[in-house]
Amino acid sequence: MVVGVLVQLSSQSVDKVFDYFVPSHLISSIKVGIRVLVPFGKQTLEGFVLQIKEESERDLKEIYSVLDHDVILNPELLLLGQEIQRTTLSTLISTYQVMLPKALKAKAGVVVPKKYQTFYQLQDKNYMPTSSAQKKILNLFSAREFILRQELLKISSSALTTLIEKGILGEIKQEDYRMKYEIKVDNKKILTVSQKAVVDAVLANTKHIPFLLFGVTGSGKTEVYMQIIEEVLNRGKTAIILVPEISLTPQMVEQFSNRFGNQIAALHSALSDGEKYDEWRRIARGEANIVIGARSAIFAPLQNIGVIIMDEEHSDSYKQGDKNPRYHARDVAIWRANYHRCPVLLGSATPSLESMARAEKGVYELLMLRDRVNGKSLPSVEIINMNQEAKNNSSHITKRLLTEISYCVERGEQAILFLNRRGFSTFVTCKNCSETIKCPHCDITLTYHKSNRMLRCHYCGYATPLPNKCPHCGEEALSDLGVGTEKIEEELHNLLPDVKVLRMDVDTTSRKGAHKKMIDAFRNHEYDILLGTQIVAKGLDFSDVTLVGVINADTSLNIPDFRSSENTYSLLSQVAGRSGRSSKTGKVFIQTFNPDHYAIAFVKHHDYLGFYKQEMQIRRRLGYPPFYFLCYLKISGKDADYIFQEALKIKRSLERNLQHTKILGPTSLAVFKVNNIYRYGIILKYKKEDVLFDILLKVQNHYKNNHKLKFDIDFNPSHF
DNA sequence: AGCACGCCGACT
DNA sequence: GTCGGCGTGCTC
Repeated sequence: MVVGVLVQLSSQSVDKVFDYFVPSHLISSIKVGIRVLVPFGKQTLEGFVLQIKEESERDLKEIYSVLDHDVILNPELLLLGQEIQRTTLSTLISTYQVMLPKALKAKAGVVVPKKYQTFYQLQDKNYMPTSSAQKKILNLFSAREFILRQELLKISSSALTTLIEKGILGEIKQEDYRMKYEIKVDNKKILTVSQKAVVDAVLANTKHIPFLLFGVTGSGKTEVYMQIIEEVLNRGKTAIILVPEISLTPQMVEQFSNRFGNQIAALHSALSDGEKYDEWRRIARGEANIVIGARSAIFAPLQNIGVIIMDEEHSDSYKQGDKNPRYHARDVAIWRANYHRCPVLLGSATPSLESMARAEKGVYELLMLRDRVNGKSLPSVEIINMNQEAKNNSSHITKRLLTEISYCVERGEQAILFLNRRGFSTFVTCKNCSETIKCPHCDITLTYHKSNRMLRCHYCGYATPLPNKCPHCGEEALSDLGVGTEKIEEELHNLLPDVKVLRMDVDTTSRKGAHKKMIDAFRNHEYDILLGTQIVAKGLDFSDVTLVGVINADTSLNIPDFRSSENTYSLLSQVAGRSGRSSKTGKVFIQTFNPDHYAIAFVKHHDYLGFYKQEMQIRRRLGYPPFYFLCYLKISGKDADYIFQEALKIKRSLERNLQHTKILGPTSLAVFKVNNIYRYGIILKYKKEDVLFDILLKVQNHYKNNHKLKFDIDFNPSHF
């Protein structure tokens, strides 16, 4: 017997199938999709069995051993890996590695020792107990098949020993999955008419195309998800639900756990490698029917999937951009749904422009939830113009916002204050007119490079020295922006000494369980104000919060990225949605230096569609997605001159071979030098370019054995 | 990724 | 004359 093995080395040059003989004593253990240990040159490597053949003409080495009893990569995942390789031009091995928990990857070190627990199972159902203790023990088995040893010991250890010796009870060593999801009292909610319509449409899935659920904040999307999943389980199928960052949405996991208990498997980043592996095993064995997790949970080895749900579908965390394979979980979701012939539901209060455009074209089916479940209208939004305020007030909190906060607290209600940290002080603003300096070619905010006091465009490479005065108004005070939560907390303390502020950010929530504790404390009114960054923007649901204040709406607007308006609109809408979620009406205050910017103005009226239309016009005019595709090429290495010369060669070669593509760059990255590695980027813009993949494959192939240069390809990058 | 092989410069 | 730099190519 001969097997084709893909070795676990993430290098372009060995990303192919190598053949090995299987020694006769291992033949019975070989299956496609398991891992084996093989000799490879002088090294010993782990690899995946991809093929089984009868024989080979070549003289082959033998595999050393078989590492798995059960299949690790099932036929679906094997096929999916090939698809991802084809569409992202990454190595095949990287696609398989991204699907698996770390504990199954080579070089993860020793596989985490696992805890076992001993269970017993009734072997002889006709046995008549000879003592009352035995009877008690056997009675337990009428309700359940497996009983934990400790439980039986409590009744009588001697009776247990007798039953085991007689062969009445059989021992089962079972992996201890730390049964931590308990079904709690869960009040399943009655759906509104529009929620019911969404559930029915998804379950019917008549058109077999992805659904885009556009539902305002507070419209009860989670309940819709849960009832769809409930019905999918009734039909004997399984479900995946993806959330952007599971640590930011602990309430979602809690709700699922309360309703579905041990049927769920949660894959969070807070789990240890061993715990992640446990969860993965439960899924693979069919012991969990619902998988909830972030991006990579889309690869959960579930069988018979009945629905795939992607919450907050606009989130850029669904795109892996930093390493191969640079895949988008949305594409994988659609592929898997197609494979299982099941519906995909993409949900958001602020859908990505790409998705809404697809819905408009009929590529996705649009479903809407226009109203909040509490029957209240969305909170009123007031824009506070910081330009007028800043002159006579050095504080970061305007008088207007301060007054409203104190009213709110006096009424015994609570407030959330949001500090926007995205794009922290990499751009330059005028203190007088608050304009940022933009690239004359790209309409993108220039990035400030402290080292040489230059302003540089990420996209086209345009560079200019930092001007002495503002090009718009002539003012000489140009500054970078930036405040931290500590500073705001201090200001609040000085201005409102009696008000209790809970600061929540990466520093204060890093300890395990700290996050949940803080949320509980705030819910119990131990604090009046919750102050934080991204972490307070999403998913939180507090019934007594009636005020949301955004300290600085502008920072995310000034990020040098064509998506900065979209991200800002989305972020502000999300934050605003934290207010007035129960019976009390909510208010939102947004402090900004750009009160007239459309991304902010449309938030005021909760007008997503208005924002969408305007942003689409801009994207069309500037040639950005969804009108054009982008592809980002990264060329990196230690020798800056060499890297740049090669980057130029690549550009020229692309220019010769691509007829319908705009090529920008090469330009040095914002962080040009990292660990002494220099990096250049080339951006491709195209609508249709049939030869693109072939040409890029040729470039990739040309450099695959080059140890001085790394060539990375990122299709549809989420940012540069 | 490692490792060997091979071709050049600069030393006990 | 050898030692060692790293560029190139291979691993079933």
